[in-house]
Amino acid sequence: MPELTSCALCAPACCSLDISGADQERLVAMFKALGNSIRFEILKFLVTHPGCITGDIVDYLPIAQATVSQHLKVLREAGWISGITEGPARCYCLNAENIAWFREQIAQIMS
Amino acid sequence: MPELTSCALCAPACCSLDISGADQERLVAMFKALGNSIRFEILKFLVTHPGCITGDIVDYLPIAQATVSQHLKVLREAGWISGITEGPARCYCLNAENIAWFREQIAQIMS
DNA sequence: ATAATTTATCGTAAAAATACGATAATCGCA
DNA sequence: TGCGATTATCGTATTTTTACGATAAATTAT
Repeated sequence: MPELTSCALCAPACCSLDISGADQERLVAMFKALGNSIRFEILKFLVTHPGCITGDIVDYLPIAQATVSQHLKVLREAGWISGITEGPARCYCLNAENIAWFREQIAQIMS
Repeated sequence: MPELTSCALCAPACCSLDISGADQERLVAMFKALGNSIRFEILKFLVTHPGCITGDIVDYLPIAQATVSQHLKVLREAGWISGITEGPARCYCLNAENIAWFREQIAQIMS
């Protein structure tokens, strides 16, 4: 890495944001998953309605069941939520462990 | 809102994630901006190279200058970074204020 | 003014995300 | 077994994102 220009107004480097490889991909996937209004709305709903089933979310949102199912899959695969099968339905709640991990990672940026 | 099903395995509601309207859009835009590998890499680079100019980032990444410029615009508009004009070049650094705001918002989720 | 340097924007092609209806799959219960 | 309830998946149309080359815009130095 060659020497870089630097302007006087920027604070010097404070930290390193030490992440790469699979962890970085995982973090980017978490960012991507919540970078969508519908999915953010679903997460918000789950915060106040832990344990609700897919149908509840379908009723709450103005979009088709198939679309909700897709969005839930994205949130699940990104690690924001967990789905527990309860009979024919699926009960959702936040994935506390992964959310804590996310918070730890971004705490590295400028903190 | 009708009564909802709830499974025994989910923890009860702990918080409200109290955000909506313009703030929510702003937060989603921040998530979206970092939900891309290239942009995340740019942010990572800026953490350790505060004050570098666009050209430094172009040299560092394996993509075209026009594409880097677009990505920087997304990060700027989302509030992750600030660009200060220095002659013909543009010097970039993290936007500490907005990053702190982001951290505060996600602290509401399950904490 | 002209030229050199640096970045932004335009136009566009390709890839990915989003949304939907239709249908399949899964589970509990009669 | 067969039915109702619930969710997942498939195929597809539309929109959005991403990437590039070409070119314009802005700034400094000559």
